[in-house]
Amino acid sequence: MFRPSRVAVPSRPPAVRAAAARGRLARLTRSREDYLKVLFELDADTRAVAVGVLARRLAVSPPSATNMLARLARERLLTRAARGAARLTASGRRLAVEAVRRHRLLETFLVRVLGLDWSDVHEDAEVLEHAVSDRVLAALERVMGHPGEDPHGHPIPDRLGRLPRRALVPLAALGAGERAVVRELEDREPRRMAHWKREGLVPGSAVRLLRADADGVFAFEVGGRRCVAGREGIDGVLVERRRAGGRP
Amino acid sequence: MFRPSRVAVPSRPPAVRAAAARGRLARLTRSREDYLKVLFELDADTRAVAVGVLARRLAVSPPSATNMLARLARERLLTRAARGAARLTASGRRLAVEAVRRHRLLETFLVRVLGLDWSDVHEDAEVLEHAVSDRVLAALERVMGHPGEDPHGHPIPDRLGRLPRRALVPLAALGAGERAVVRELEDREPRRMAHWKREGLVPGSAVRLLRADADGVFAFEVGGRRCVAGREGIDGVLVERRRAGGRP
DNA sequence: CAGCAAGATTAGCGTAGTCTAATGACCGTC
DNA sequence: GACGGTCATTAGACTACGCTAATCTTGCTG
Repeated sequence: MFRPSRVAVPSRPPAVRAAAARGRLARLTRSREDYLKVLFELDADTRAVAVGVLARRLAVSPPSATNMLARLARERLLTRAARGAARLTASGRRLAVEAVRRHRLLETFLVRVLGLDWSDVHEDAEVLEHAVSDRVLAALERVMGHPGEDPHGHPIPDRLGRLPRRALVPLAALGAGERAVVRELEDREPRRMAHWKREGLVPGSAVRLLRADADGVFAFEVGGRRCVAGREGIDGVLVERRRAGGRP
Repeated sequence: MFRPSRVAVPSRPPAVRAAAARGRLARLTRSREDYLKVLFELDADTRAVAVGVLARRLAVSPPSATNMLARLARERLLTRAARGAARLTASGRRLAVEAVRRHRLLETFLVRVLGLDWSDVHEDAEVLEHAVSDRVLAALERVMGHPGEDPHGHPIPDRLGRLPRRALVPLAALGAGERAVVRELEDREPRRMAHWKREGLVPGSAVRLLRADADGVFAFEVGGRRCVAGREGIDGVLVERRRAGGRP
């Protein structure tokens, strides 16, 4: 016999439950937010993302990803395409952009206000982004003067989820001799970031690709200094192309 | 047959697991921290606290509290006394004080740096305290110049867990005509706090108890103004006694 | 000292999220 | 057109919490 007395009560910490009941912090669980955010970063709003790709990125087993994708699909935050691949719906994208916004504002805060190192704030922001309320986020944004970019050059979406579209390409996609300006750096690996920082590969600096070997070794010039790196080493550096020196 | 291949893996979000694996954020789960913190606030390091008291304070059912207390006892963070009452061990107290420290530093930050309202920061701090790493906490403390008290007058433990001992009494414990200075205000109820603020009942202000009825109605003077309140209304206001005007 | 009421615990579930092992589905290749 | 490998999913467990209902313990009170 079915007993409706045994009510389904979500198992969240009392403080969180209390806050949610009062209307504040009515947000997704942290795992859901993580999945959506990563999907957005993998452009799942424009093309379907495979289960395995998502699982690897989230450091989660494929069955876990399948499981969570099924839930998110049930909640209409994404749709499943061929081979289980996921594509964000409009509301999924909206929530994902909110998560990205929180993450980038927090990274900016950690660097600009708390003075933490540029190359090592991702992880702290990753945890904090699930804990800041809208009120705290608004206050953070206010004290920083509504920044438009995070410390790694990523644009920060506004409160309506609007995000400037930029025409950026990977550094490795430049042709030999081509000039460009560094705009965004992938921020998940502190060691690589610290390396980039030492080489002067930071948002705003001018680069010129000198040579691209077939075996994936790249030589380039940044701030007058010559650097060499493998494809792995510069993966995640996005640049804005510069017109080849002057008009013809 | 027992299969050791099926390892017990704690179910925490990947970001948290990753951080913990790297040595950072090697902290208790948020529920554990909440229990310890509340136990500390209820003086469970000096006297045993009953299960029901704890459960009510945490807004949790008695069985849930029993359950968690059993775990914490297994982990040597507390011991059980008669009738299931809990008493913190040295390591339990240490962790509790760390949690209190984080909470109070965050409240101070929310008020002093982010400019949020004094009477309504408890809840945000409650959530954030589980998300700040030691690194972020140290940075927060640094930018604020190592504050000694939170906005409600509670002393902030230092990094070694040291906490100044103060001889404070509840406002309601004063005798008629006795003078005192407000030192600490219980911060869990925003509405009551806002009320106190309007009445000028803030840390540092001078009070004088005028009359204490047997039925629990108190009349007192604060900053020259006369106020009347029930026992409930001033529960949680701790004051420091003042020598009765001049020497005899 | 018997009985009752309060308070603590046991028993049994529920949800969120994770995992491994085994199985199923697709796709390109020969 | 069968076949092998890659990828996804199902099956089954496990942890961390939370809850209700029922039971056990205790201490007080008449």
